[in-house]
Amino acid sequence: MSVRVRFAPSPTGYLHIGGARTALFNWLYARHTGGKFILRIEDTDAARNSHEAVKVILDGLRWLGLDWDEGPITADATGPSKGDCGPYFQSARKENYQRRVEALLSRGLAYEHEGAIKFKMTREPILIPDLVVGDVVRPLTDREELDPDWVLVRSDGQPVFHFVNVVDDLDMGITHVIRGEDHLSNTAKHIALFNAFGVRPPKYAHIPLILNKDGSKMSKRDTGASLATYLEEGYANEAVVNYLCLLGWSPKDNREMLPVKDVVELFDLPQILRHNARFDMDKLNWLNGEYLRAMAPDRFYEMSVHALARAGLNPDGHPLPYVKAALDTCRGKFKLFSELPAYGGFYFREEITCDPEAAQKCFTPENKPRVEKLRDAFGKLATFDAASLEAALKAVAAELGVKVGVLVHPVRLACTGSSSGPSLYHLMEVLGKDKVMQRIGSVLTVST
RNA sequence: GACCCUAUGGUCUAGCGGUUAGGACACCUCCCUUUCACGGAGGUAGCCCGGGUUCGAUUCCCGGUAGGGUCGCCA
Repeated sequence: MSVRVRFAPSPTGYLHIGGARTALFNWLYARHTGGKFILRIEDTDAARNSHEAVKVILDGLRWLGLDWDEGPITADATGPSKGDCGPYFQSARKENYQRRVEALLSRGLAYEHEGAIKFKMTREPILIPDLVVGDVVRPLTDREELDPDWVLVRSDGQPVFHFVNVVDDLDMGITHVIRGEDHLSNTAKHIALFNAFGVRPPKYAHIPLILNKDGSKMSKRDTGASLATYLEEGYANEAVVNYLCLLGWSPKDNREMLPVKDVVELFDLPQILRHNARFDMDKLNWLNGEYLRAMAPDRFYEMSVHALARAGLNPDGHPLPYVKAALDTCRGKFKLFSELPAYGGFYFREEITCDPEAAQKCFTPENKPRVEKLRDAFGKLATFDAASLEAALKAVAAELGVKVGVLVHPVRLACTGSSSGPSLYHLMEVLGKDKVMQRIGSVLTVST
């Protein structure tokens, strides 16, 4: 039987990083086995159902590159979809639930209670065979002993999650349920329901959860919990995917950076780790830096420009060759695009504000004449390129009998406003003679 | 309270009945260097605890502890 897996998020308005990984693992398994990856929107709760909230999910999955074989095409619950098992919004599947309730009712497996419909739950412990965790026996808890039956349909007519989830998986022919371990205990309910419908339950694979760095549960408000953060802050999507793959799964060959197509090839359920993983932003950032370094130039420019614009700078107001040359000097020097405005923003600003502390160290009465001398030397340069600038600076340093750093630091600060940045000689070449002379000049006139 | 899952450096992990317990991030030192980053060399740091089984347990079993999860007319 061909594999059919699904990702069934509830449109809450954001896509949790853990949910994103669940989607990824489902997708990886589908692609590994040649099966189908289905997207189903669990919008039973009307309060959580909004076009915008669904869009967040679709955008997130698309950004990660997790294409679905069946499911909605747009965020509109009544809009078009692909696949033969639709609708793919629970809000549009009411008849199915109704039909299933009646089937249980007519066979005495469910009953009405105070206006709600409850399921006659098995009293016996239930065996949950799990591809990740192994066989799990789940007896009733003490509270459940008091009343093992549970609500299928609320008194207001709304079916509950555990019920619709099972009915949809059944109607959609889902073969493997890959989901967060938080559902492991509840799986007993689901298996009992499948049994009541007289069908074999799907295979289960409960994957460990993603925790905060401190080991606490990662919830909505925690840093990095929302996938949208990475999208907005200009992470490379393949870095995020790569990092997520490494959380609870390993290629076992010490590779850290590996393309998703390799993961598709190697991925399988039994090798998923059984313990929760903590989210390590440092490692994600490192990986992002690696991908950023390997990124095709045009994409690098595009993402850089986006990051600069987001920080209020206007790179598009400069000639394209200038922008590209400027960005080339920044390439490989930072891990996150969000660092770029601080790193290379001086290329696109008219006014440079120097760090006061650094300025005090650099623009001393002793240094000023030296910098002035250097400026004069720069002024006489016929060609204002990195090699000439370097030669000129070194010549002046030699003449003054000082180390190059004595000149480099003040000039860097004057040109960029910062004590760290791209290669000084290259940066000055890109900036051009006018701006360099002007920026050096302006720090010389300011008293310190 | 009951039940379920889990346990290798700070973090992600590889591994195994006998290994100098491997890699990566982070951190520290040094080198390279105009700064930063990269790169190179080195370093600190780990098998949760207690019982078994065994000639021998990090590895297998049991217990404890700790962390996580579930027990809703939330999803």
